[in-house]
Amino acid sequence: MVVAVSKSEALTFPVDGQLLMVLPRAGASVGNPDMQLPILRSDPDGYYLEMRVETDTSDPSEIAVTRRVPLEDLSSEEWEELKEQYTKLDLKNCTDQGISKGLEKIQDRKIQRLFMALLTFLNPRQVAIVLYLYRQAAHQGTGPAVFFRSNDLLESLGYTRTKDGGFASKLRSQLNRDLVALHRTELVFAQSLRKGNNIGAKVTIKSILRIKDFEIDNVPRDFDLVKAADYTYELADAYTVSLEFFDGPGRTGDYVLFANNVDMAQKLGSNAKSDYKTKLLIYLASRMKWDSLQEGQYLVVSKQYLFKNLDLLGSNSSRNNQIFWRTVDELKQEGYLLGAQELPGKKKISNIQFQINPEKLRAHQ
DNA sequence: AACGTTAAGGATTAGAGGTA
DNA sequence: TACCTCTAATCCTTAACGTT
Repeated sequence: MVVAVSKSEALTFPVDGQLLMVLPRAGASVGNPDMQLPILRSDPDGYYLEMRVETDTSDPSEIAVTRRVPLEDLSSEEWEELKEQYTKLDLKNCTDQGISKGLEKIQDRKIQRLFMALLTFLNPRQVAIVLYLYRQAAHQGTGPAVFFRSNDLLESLGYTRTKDGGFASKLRSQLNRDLVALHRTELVFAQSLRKGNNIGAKVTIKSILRIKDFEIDNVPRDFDLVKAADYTYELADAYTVSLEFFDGPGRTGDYVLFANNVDMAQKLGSNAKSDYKTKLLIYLASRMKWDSLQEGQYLVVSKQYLFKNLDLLGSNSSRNNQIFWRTVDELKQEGYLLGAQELPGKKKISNIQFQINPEKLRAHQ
């Protein structure tokens, strides 16, 4: 057996450190107690639909992040219409009966999709897409620019092909909506992420990615990226995107290495939000940028923050525990974790100590 | 209080079929 | 051929209930 020293390097790909630091907060769900109501805002710059995740001051990693969609080229009639439809958004129904129930009174497809995109932003399926793009970036070696074919991405997400070799229009449509959401949703946060920096000194506004170009195979169709996301079920056959958060070896070195064989497959019949494995993996990677590992491999995180970031917010603690430890087992089986145990804490505040496998997940800087 | 069972319903996907 | 709709199947969560 030939074992090169750099073997593990070749089996991993880097994901930007700053992105990972904000990712769990930027993707907080509607059930998260820090999540504020979505608001419509009219600024001198223009119109925005936005949602703010308020800071939780008891831990430095629980930063405030606003996600917002700039609404371009709105006429004043369209603005009034949007405000009218906004009053029909039933957020309580969203949390109690599901997001589609809370949105069912909104008739206009574009406005319904707009709210849906905001409320479910950065769910585990979109996170899987982001991981795929960073892996492609490492593979292609062309910096932040990534080219990919839509069907290759759908294949990696684990969807099955139809008889004629394509993918169902619903899946194709969902992918274009996800890509456009990652493109046009801006993240706004204070850039006090690096330890030791001035607090709140600088505000960063960035999208996760920007779509630079797309391709249509064979017969040129009349494809409009935004119209497809807002109204139809279309998807371009290939895209070129630019990753707006991008760092890696050869740059400043602020990144986390993920195993190339990271599982991005979506499970049949499973709701994207119940993909706890992806949520825990990303949260651990995020905490590896916030905290440094003890003895090079141990990470200690309070159970309270783990549960909040996994969206285990129900009152049934027995069930929450069951799901948490089941998820830990899944990450153990895939080799990301070498171990995990509950540390007895003071006054019911318990911590979980994770032993991270550096072959599969490793932070730099 | 912790745990298992059950039923109802939401979210998602597979597959078939319709339309232009 | 690409786009779109509909239905059935699948998996998950919640809530109610009973047992330990």
